[in-house]
Amino acid sequence: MGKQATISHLPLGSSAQLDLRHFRYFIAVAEELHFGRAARRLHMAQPPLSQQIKWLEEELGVRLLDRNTHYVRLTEAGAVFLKEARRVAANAERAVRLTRQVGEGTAGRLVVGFVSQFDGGIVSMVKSALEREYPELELQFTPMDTLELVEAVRTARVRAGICGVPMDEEDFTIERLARAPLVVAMPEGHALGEREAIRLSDLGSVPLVLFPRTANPWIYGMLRERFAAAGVVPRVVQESLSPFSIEGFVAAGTGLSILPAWVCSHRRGVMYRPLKESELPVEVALFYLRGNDSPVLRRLREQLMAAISECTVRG
Amino acid sequence: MGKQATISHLPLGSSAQLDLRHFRYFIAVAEELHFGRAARRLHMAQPPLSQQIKWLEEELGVRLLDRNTHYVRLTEAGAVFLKEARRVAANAERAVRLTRQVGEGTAGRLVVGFVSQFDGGIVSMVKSALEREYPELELQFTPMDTLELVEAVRTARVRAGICGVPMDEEDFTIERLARAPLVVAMPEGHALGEREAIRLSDLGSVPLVLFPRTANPWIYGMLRERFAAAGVVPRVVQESLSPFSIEGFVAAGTGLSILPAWVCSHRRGVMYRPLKESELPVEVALFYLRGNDSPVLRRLREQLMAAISECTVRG
DNA sequence: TAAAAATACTCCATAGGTATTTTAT
DNA sequence: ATAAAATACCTATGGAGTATTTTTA
Repeated sequence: MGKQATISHLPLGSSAQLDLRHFRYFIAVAEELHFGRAARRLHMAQPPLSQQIKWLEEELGVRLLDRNTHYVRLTEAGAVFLKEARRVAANAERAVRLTRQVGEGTAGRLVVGFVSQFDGGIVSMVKSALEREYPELELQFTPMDTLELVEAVRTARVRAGICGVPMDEEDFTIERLARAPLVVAMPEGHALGEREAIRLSDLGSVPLVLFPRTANPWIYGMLRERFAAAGVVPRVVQESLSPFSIEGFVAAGTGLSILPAWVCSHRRGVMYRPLKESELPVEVALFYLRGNDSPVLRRLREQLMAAISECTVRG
Repeated sequence: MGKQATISHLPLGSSAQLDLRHFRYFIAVAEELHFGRAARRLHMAQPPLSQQIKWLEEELGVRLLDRNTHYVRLTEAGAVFLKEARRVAANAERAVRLTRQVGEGTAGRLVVGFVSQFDGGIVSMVKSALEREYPELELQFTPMDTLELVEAVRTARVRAGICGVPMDEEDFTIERLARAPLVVAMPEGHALGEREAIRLSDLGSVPLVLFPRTANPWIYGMLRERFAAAGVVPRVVQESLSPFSIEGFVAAGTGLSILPAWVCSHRRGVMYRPLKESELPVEVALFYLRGNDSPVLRRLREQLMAAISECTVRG
């Protein structure tokens, strides 16, 4: 009953194993219907080919080829085996191709969350560009709001998220995609338009239309801190989650707003001035659970950055 | 430029080829997530398994397993390769199984012609019995009349045919399935019913209801010859292709008939007496082009004979 | 430090080579 | 008679073995 220390050369029944080689060889012979030509096509000599086919027939217990010196024909079983062998060979190739593609991020499925309010169309652009170039790639972008997104990434409901940082999360990998200056939006003809750039301290008594805390708590918090540092209590008269809606309020004279440059629509009736506090970074990032990196993610990140720089150049 | 006389040892780039072995090994490791256990499951030592996996990863150019001494995990590419590898392995097994089954006649597709007028249900019985037992087997029985059937077998429109013999065809293989005596059908109470058996010479002046020549030219011809040999000119008053219809005429008193025993319905109003000329063989056979034999055909023949003897015993 | 994967090396089974024989039209 | 598959025999690649080292949680 003692456990055998080593395995050591057990004499197996039929020794050799069926291998892809046998499928490849059989396909060649069945297609050429000539051992010599098939051997040439396989870059090998005829005798070992004959032997392998013979071995295959013995292994299957079925004659696959009806042959003599003057013809080679498929038997019924041979025809079936040819069909199946082609399937096996094709599947094997597909396995290799797909796996390599996943390795270089051009195949696979990826679910990413994004905050659709702040997306100006880049997400759809990236999705269609990638899926057009790599048909084996499937991207799913799920719209969510910022806090929901962070939770979804943490619980792996989505593999990654795209939203504004700074983010104070411990176990996320955060890959910065773009940095945008904050600008002050004001109705055309507003007095502050005279200045080249605006300071937070200039906004002390001005009515403001801002994103609510939930839109992005970190940016919200950072802005509040900077207001406090400038010795100003901001007067928020209206909140809205939608940049477009906010610009509506600005144009209507409800108040001024502070927006990341990339969401500005440049609509009539609104003008923009840079915010002097240029050290206020508002960045967009791709983030995911530490260790959850993958070639597909890297491919997505590249494409996102390319698309963003494209927009920046054109815009 | 001269053609190389021998192939001889060209040093290939990456020497070894991808083989089913690699798929099998990877599946084992991916399922166990432990090289040692996987090796045990594969009845081999751990080091060569590690080597083969390493070779596979190098061949694919992708890391499939994220591993160290304390864990083994699938990478994204590894998960994809596992799925594909399982498909390949399953297809390979299926190829072997299906081919073996074709070899023993329990898989494949077979188109057979039969003369439905003379089929008492045996064909459907055999079809359903075989297809129930062997799900990979597909039988198609095509109804045709006798001459059409012979032509269809000759031109390979169908692989085989079932009909009555003798048949004077040169290049058919003809496998007798059953022999049935000819019986004389007469209306109940007919004078000839007094006799134990009927001679053709008894039928000289009797009105007859017979199959037309087209139903089966060989049996028709043989019967004519025997009538002639008996010095009788048969008086055919009605012809019909359907045994059931013929028995209708017999019951109605139109005439007597000569039928193979197996098509007798034993309906009320008709009685049967054996034909004395017992050396008149009417046989049913399976026939096909010489050389077109196959395990499936043999399986069909066995099943047909079993079904026929079953019917004979019960009837 | 202990368990597991990786490395180092050895060996023989077998795929594949060449030369030759058999076979079927 | 000839072309092609089968057989005989040989070689050497590489898959799989054992022993050992490296690694990391």
